[in-house]
Amino acid sequence: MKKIDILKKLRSSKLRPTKQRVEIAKFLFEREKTFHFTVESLNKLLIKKSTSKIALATIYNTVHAFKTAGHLSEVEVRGNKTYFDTNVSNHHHFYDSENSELIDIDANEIVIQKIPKAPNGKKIKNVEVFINLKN
Amino acid sequence: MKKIDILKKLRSSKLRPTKQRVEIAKFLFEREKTFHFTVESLNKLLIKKSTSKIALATIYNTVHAFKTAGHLSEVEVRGNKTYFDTNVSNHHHFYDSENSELIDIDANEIVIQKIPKAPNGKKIKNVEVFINLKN
DNA sequence: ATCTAGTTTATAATTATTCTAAAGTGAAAA
DNA sequence: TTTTCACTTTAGAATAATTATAAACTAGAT
Ligand SMILES: [Mn+2]
Ligand SMILES: [Mn+2]
Ligand SMILES: [Zn+2]
Ligand SMILES: [Zn+2]
Repeated sequence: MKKIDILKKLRSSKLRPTKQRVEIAKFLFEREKTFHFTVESLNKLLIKKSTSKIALATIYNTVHAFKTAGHLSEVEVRGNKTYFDTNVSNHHHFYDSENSELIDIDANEIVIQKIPKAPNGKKIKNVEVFINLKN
Repeated sequence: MKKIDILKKLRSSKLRPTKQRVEIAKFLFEREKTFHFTVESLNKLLIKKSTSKIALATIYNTVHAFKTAGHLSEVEVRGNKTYFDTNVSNHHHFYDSENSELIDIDANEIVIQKIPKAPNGKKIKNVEVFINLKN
């Protein structure tokens, strides 16, 4: 991901490209593979990686702005913390509870043959599949 | 569900059948349909229903003991609170985010045709499908 | 009836998250 | 350029869910 794209992501999230925000955005989006993280884990990684300290509140704010703008998705996994995902396409997950790890499953890797119709007056927004793993 | 079954559930959860625990257990298990709840919602309902006051800590303890014993399951839904489910069979859910409501989907209502194989050294424990609803 | 391990409860502690308000900063206007 | 000011960052406070603590209470065995 090029610098210009980082700036585009920030602008489309209604965020001015400040030093802290650019650092967070580069850390999140300048990578090949999907990145699943909690705010806590992201904070720890940024402390190691980055030279300047970034306040936790700034990380919360920035991550939420990216989520609202559609640049991050939220994944619901067991536990008390909120997980985010740099993969915002429609996809599914393996969940390895041994080490609290999410692994992406591409949408076309799962085919559902039969599905119930939505209840009275409701429509189906999307279907999420979780495959829980064991050793 | 008969009283004897309530006592059996308590005993199998390694819980002595105290007044409070019997009240919680009867409220949870003496019903026809699945009951999805948070500790907070359960507490409110018990305050209305029950004569004696039950401490929140007792509700947490009892619900967790039931979960550990397999009499309740935990359902992961968006949000910060933990949901429990009196349906402990393998099943799926509609999730209506408008009113934070879970609706059961029987396991045989969903047929998955294609599924990826578990990663390196892991096995599939179970598959959970969430169908998110909109209006 | 007495005893004792298990239980309840109020309250404190912890954890994740959000709020607040004061100090800082950058880009546009003068 | 200097000024200006809306936007930011940040430390710390506030809130919310959950868990821990420890003293008072009880079920069930003796
Ligand atoms: Mn969660
Ligand atoms: Mn949840
Ligand atoms: Zn993902
Ligand atoms: Zn259910």
